[in-house]
Amino acid sequence: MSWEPVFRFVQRIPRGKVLTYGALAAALRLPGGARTAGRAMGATPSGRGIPWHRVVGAGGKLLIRGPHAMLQKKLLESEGVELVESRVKIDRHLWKPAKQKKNRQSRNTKAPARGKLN
DNA sequence: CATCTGACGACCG
DNA sequence: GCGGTCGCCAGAT
Repeated sequence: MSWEPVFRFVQRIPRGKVLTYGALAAALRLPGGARTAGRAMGATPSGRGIPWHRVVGAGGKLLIRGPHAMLQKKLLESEGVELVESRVKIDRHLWKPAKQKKNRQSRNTKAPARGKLN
């Protein structure tokens, strides 16, 4: 299984926002659902700048155990994400991804031209 | 090859 | 709100 699409997706998560495994799985249509998303994150290679810490469990619960748990918390806080114990205020930081099926960038046919914005 | 486990989630009590 | 159970898929033993 190549988690490439998953990694790409996670990299799209803006700073200060978070996503749940379920949402991730749903957005990418991962077979098996959230579990598969979790597996993908577990396979997250280091050195790719993948913000794996922005992926949390349903309800914003931090499911990561071990030494990385603290790390995730720290990283999230440093990004401005509000945390409550082992839980993030997902209601305030939930990121809504755009429906991206595979990887298709919409080409900008027209230029904005008008610089007379407000 | 058979089993177990796991960075999950929805449900139930 | 918390803990236990089941379903799901893939990798590890």
